[in-house]
Amino acid sequence: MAAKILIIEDEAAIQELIIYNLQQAGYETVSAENAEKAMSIINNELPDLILLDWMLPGMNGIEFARILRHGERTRLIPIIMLTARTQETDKVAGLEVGADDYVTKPFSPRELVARINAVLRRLIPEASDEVVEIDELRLDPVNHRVTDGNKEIELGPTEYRLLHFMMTHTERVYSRSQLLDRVWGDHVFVEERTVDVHIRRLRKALQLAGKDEWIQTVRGAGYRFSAVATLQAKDSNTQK
Amino acid sequence: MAAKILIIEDEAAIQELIIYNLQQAGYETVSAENAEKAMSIINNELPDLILLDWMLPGMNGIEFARILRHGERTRLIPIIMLTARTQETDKVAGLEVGADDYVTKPFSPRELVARINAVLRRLIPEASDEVVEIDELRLDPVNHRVTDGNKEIELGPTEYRLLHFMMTHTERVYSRSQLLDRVWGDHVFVEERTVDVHIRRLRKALQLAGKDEWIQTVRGAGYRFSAVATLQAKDSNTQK
DNA sequence: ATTTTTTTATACAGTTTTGTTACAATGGTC
DNA sequence: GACCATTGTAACAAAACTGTATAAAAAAAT
Repeated sequence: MAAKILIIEDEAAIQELIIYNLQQAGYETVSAENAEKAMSIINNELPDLILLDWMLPGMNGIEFARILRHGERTRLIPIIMLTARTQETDKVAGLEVGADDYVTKPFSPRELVARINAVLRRLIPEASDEVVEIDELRLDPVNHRVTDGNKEIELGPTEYRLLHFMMTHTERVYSRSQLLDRVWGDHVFVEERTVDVHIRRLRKALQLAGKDEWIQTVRGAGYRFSAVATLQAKDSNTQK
Repeated sequence: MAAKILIIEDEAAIQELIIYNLQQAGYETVSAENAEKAMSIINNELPDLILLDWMLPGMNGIEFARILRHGERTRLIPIIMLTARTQETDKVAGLEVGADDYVTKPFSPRELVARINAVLRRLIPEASDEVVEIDELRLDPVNHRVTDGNKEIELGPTEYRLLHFMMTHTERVYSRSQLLDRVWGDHVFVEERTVDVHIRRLRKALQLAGKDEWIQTVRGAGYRFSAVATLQAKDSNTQK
C-alpha cells in the first residue's frame, strides 16, 4: 500500500518535477494547484501526507496548514512545507502551525524524497512501503502479503492493517480508541468492542504460525504487540 | 496512562493548535472556552494539568486560578498560564496566584510541550509517561509493563497504579486515605481496609522478585515505599 | 500476662472487562 | 442479479478484578 501524497503547488514545472520524482520513488501522487482543489481532493481521498507550497494563489500555505490542523479528519495528516524563503521566522511560523517538516526551494529531489520518507517513518510507519519483519513473521506492503517463514497467512483487509500497525508500533499499549483512530481512521463511527473482534480474528490467523501470543491484552488499557520473550512470573501463585 | 490536560482558551485557532500539539505529544486533551465550561469539566473529570489563558471572556485567568487554588479538589492541579504579555509584573502576579509555570504567546509548541512535561515530572510524576526504575525493578508506562530484570511481573490494574504511585513517591509515608485519593482518585468511596488488600496483592506479586519488603508498613500511619537497604535494628536472624 | 489496637491474610460475591460466536448489513465482482 | 468476502454489532460466556467481611496474627498498651 504505497503512501498517497498530495502535492499542493501552483507552479506547473515544479509540480511535475515533484510528481515525477515521487512516483519514481514509489509513491502514489495526487496534485492540486490551489487550496480549493486541494480541499476537494482531501475530502474524497484522504492522503497520507501533504506537500504544501508556502505561497498559494488566493490563500497562503500557512493559512491552509492551519485549516488542515483544525479539520477533524485532516488533523493528523503530516504536512511538509515547501518554501522559497529561508528566514528563520518563516521556519518557526511553519512549524508552529503544525508542519512536520519543511523543504526550501530550490531543493534536490533526493532530499525531498528523503524527508518524506523520514516523516512517514516517524509519524505513520504503517503507510510507508517498507517490509516489516519480526522474527519469522513478515509483512510486505508491496505485494500485500503476510508470511511466516514460507507459510502464507491470509488476512482480511482490516486484520492486515491492524497487524501492519501493530508490527510497526510494538512494545506499546494502544487503547481501543487509539487503534480505531490509527487503523480504522479518525473518528470512524464504530463501537470500541469492534476492535476486540478484529483482534480475535487476527489472533486466530496468527495462531497457525504460533504467533498469536504476540498480541497481548493489557487489561484496562488496551492491546500490545510484543514479540519479546519475557519470562512470565505467573502460574506460581495466581491460581485459584 | 497519558495525562489529561485541560485547555482553557477562548481563541479557537490557538486552542486547536494546542490540542493538536498536545495530542501529538501523547496527551489526552479536554478544552473549554470559558470559565463556566471549564468548571463543569473539572467537576466531571479531574484533569492532571490545566493550561489557562490569562484573558478569558467574563473572568480573567488570574481570578480563575485563584478559585482553583481554593477548591478542595482542584487545589493540587498544576496550572500553566498562557499569556500574551511579557511584563515582569504579570509574571509575578501569575506565579503569586499559584501558577506553576507560564508561557508567553506566541509560543512554540515544542516549548509548550517541554514545559508541560517539566511541570508534570515535578508535580505528578506518576502521570508522566516516563519509565520508573528502581534497582532492578522497572515500570514502563508506555508498554504498561513491570519487570524485574527480565522477569515480568503481572499486576492487575489497581496494583499497577498503586505500584506506579509508590515508585514515584518513595521514602515517604502515605496514609490509606491519601493513597485512596491519589491512586483510586478522589470522590471514590471505598473502605480504607481496601488499601490493605491491594497492598497485600502487590506485595505478593513483588515477592517473586524478592522486592516485597520495599513496601513497608508504618504502623498507625500508612505505608511507605523504600528500596533503601533496610538496615534497621531489625536483626534478620529470622531470615527464611 | 492479658487486653486492646492495628495489620495481615483469605474467602467470596458482585462487578467489570474481555473473549467468542453468530448474524445481518454492506459492497464489490462476476 | 447472485455470489462472495468482509464488516460491525449484539449476545452470551468466560475470565479477571474489586471491595468487603471475617478471622488470624502481630504489635502495643495496660
